[in-house]
Amino acid sequence: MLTIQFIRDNRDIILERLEIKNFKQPGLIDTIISTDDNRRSLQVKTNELQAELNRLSKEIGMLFKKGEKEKGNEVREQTTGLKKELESLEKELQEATLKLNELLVLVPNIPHPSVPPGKSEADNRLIREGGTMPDLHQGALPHWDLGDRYNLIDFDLGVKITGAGFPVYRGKGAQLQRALIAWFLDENTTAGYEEILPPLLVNEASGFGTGQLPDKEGQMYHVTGDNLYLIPTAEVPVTNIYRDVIMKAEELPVKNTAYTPCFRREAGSYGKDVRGLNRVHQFDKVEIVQIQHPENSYDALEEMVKHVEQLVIRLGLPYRIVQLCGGDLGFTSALTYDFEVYAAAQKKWLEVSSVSNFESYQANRLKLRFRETGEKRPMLTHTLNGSALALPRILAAILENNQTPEGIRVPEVLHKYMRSGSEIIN
RNA sequence: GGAGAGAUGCCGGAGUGGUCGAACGGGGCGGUCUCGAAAACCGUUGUGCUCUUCGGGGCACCGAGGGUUCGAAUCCCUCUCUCUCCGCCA
Repeated sequence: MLTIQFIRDNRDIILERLEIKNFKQPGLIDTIISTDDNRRSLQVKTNELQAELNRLSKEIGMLFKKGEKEKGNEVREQTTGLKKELESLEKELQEATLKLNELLVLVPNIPHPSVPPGKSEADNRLIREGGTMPDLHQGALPHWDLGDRYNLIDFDLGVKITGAGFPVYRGKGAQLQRALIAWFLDENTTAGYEEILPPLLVNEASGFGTGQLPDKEGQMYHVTGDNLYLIPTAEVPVTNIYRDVIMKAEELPVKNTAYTPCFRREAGSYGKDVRGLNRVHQFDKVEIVQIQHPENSYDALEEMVKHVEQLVIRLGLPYRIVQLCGGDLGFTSALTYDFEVYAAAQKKWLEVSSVSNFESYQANRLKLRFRETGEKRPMLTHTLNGSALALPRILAAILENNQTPEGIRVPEVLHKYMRSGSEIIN
């Protein structure tokens, strides 16, 4: 969330910038400011009263120590009225603070100046594209049929043991999956990211820290018995490592990568795009996360984009990078680049990575700060993350694009992770 | 799952009703000494909110939330977590 100080200092700019995100609620911003005004005046009154009460209490202590009981009791009587007053003030203050926080989380992050206006993905800006479109043979199949034919992915079995959207990978399909994970992790590590293997279940505080709670609660699987949530992305446990942390400036940047399965309920998203691996409830993803000095976060974003681009290129997939327009940009993001790869049999662009700079929006929620050497006050860091990469759609594109009448060619970079003889799936 | 112990600052650890934001030790930072370093010595060392004449002042925070009290790190209640032993278990 944005800091209250920032909102107070930049009311007009924020309103103007948020229009890009199609967010037009001047009323909300003004309510926030007046709520804060109220909170502040209550704070002052409460503090004054507390100071007075503290003073009297000390006096009572002294008087009793000196043996002046009567005088002590006299002063004690003065406190009763003050206490009552203080009690109601404290309650008001608490309510105002609570209300302020509820309102603050309703304000989205302000978009970067480069974000194009727009309502939907149709207005996203194409940054660049690469790779070559495959020329498929007659009778080429979409990946769900290929998965079936070569016994790689069994969707029906997943329905049997869990439900729709929980595919079972088997044989060379499972191997390919494992190869992709290993290769992504190795590449990310080579690029300087520390590998993390985090828990797949997180508590409420972590859900709140990265913004899934309270607003996107319905998107996560909730383990009610222990009040834990299955992670929708590794971003949640990994970023929460740094919740309530104050780092030294020289410890920045932090670069982490993590493979995890991801669990998403995807409530309400049924339709034509959900076929096969295009949208599932459980999938594997390798994530990259950076915690950066504010001055360097946009350089880091570019670096992350280049890194992800290399992965896609080396897998030999046709791809394009788009910058999300205001309307498509996530609530917490300032700038997001999406990577899409082309799945040639179903003739569709599939989103496989989303690389974002959250600036200090997420850090403020997390209370993730750093201190410049010699500085007294800690400052919020910037946080960034991206997929590098999400597996199912990559797998779908590989299967579809690399199919030949003789079988499916496994990209060369994955060969060393496959059992020998598995370079071609037939 | 059963029994017990505990949760204090960057770390260790004291503190069981009043001047305790917190002894002492370690670490960090600054300084003296030194060609430099070590040692020794001196100083300093949390976060948030808030007011400010920008010197500084006030308030809150000792796992979390309530309560008792003029006054709570300290007493009471609830919750969470950690550790030890037993049981179970990959």
